[in-house]
Amino acid sequence: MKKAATGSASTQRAPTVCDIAAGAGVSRATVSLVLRESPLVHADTRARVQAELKKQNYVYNRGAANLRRRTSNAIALVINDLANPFFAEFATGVDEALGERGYVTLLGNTGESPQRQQAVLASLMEHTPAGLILSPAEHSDAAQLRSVLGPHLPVLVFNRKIEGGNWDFLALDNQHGAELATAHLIERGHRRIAFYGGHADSSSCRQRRAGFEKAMRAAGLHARKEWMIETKPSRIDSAASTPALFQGKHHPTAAVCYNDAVALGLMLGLVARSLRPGRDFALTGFDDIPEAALASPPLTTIATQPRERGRQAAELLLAQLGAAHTRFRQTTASAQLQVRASTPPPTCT
Amino acid sequence: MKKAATGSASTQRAPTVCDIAAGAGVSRATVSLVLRESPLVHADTRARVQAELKKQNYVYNRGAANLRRRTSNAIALVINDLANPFFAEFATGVDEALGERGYVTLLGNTGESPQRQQAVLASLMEHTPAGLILSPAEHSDAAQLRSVLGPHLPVLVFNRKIEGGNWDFLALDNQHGAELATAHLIERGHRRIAFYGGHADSSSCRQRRAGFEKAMRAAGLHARKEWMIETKPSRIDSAASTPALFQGKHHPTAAVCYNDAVALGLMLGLVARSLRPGRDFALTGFDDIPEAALASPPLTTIATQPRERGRQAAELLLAQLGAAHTRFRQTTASAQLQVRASTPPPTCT
DNA sequence: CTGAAAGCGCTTACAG
DNA sequence: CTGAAAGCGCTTACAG
Repeated sequence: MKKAATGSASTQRAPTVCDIAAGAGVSRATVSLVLRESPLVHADTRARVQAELKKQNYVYNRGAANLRRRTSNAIALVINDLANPFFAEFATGVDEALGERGYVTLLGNTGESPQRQQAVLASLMEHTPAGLILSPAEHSDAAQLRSVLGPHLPVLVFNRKIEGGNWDFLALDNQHGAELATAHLIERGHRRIAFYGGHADSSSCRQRRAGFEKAMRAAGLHARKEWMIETKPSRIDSAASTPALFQGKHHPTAAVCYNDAVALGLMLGLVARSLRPGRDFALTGFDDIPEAALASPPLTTIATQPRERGRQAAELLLAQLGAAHTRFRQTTASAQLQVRASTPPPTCT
Repeated sequence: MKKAATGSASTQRAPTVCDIAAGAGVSRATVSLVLRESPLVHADTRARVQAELKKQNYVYNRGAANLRRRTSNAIALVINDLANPFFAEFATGVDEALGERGYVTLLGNTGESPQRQQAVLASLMEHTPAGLILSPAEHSDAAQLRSVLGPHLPVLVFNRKIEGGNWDFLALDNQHGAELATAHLIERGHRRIAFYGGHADSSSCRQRRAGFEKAMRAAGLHARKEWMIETKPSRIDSAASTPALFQGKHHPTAAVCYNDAVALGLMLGLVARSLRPGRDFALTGFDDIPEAALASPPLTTIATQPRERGRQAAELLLAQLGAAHTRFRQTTASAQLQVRASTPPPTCT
């Protein structure tokens, strides 16, 4: 009695097309045709096979099928910071859209480390994904990526452009978003507007600054150097840096903030100076994180709809898969952004 | 010229063990042994093969290997609400720990829909995962789950017990956490303490209430019925429900809140009544979401460390895999919780 | 230490 | 409409 009784075969290992074929009295090929819903099989035969599938509780081995067919229904999704709610929403959207189209998501998280990114990608590549959606770690290197991804894998890069990479790319239209935010403040009568927060060497910050400057110019206003203020993109550093807005002789009356975290931090900093956000000093955010709507007063911000971006990324990648052999050009898509104004809109001084 | 030139074979399809064997002048078996780092291969041969692997840019097809070996290094991770930062952190921890151990994560998100959960699991099962980490959707049905998962798959259920399921289970020790929070308030001199927020019919709320009552009893205090207040577990509903705490003749001086969202909502509700949170009325949260530390005053809360929980879940599942044939009993693990007191601690009235 | 052969679970021409 | 046979890329006894 050293070994467990072999018992009925079904408890030992999963049934295969062979078992089904035997049970239904047909060949393996016929079972395969039934599984793939081929119209070539006689209705009676099909019914018999399907009954047998149910009876034996068959589960399709898609890996084996993919191997034989030289296809794959897995898409690798590699994220620089999954714990960040923005990317968590993005991943949710990707997985949702892929699932609807019959794909399965292979997840990897890099925590902003290019080395981990290489390792994660190498591991995922062994599973022959049909494509990759990559939200790259900072300082990703195009050559290294190409060496691990090979020249043929359909790739969609999200959010951060990779220098020297010529993969399809989806990004928030940072510049346009900042233009919208700036125009929103100008419409409300502000003339002395600062751009507040973020690291000027990050590409997203540069783009948002450019949008800000463009909207200012378009309104015949001047974007003053001393009102372009850098902070870490965090609530805490933003709050602490608030005095930088009020140093000179003239003060701005409003600020376009780099993102919501910065804007919420600035609100704290304003309160600490006994300024009422939205009344004594107007500001806008960027991202539309859930807390933006819950702040008091609610924060006017640029809605990026990360879940929709995820769906969009999935669609773009799948389109690329479909067009694999006819495609020669790189695509750059930009996401729809819109002002989500708090209700009532902040009153200006 | 209808077809692209066939060119060098390497641009057409990925090299296989065959190609490497041919290139290195050995058999496929030898290549396989080199890949699996067998000591049986002569050092010279190994070097030759490895050079060839590099030269042809070989990438291992783990799917094929898994098929032949009847193994799998994929773990399915199915989450009820990935967009929720708590679960995003959890997923991050799972993926991190699995990656370290050479596993790959197959992701699925159910959005709290049991139907989607069935569909997602069925799809993932076709990829023959070695195991499953499941944070179940509400109202998951054990029988349905068993039918899609089969009787043999190693499973770890996280967070919500499934009635009638006898899978391994990891949960926050809700009761203990609430005890800690309650004891914290009692230590600071409070006697009239409410339990505020959450739905009394959710198991986590029941458990937290039980912990609250236990700690009250242990201190010889009475948990009053009218101070067990239900709200939706959201900031907004919590804020709106604040008056319920101040209806009777006697008012509580403190509240153990169901979670951080509820606590932050209550803080807003208190401010609206001109009560200073932490000074005029003390409260605790549960979860330790990032905003807890940023509230003013910072919220004292119970740290659940979701990323650590993710790592723990991965470890528990992998242990189950290792012990697959010797295991007969169900495991229930509970996560470490601790009070993260705000500094300085809230002053009591 | 290496090679020839069989097989994991599936699919796909190719005959019939 | 169905069956026999080959093969996807890998591994593993089994000989030598």
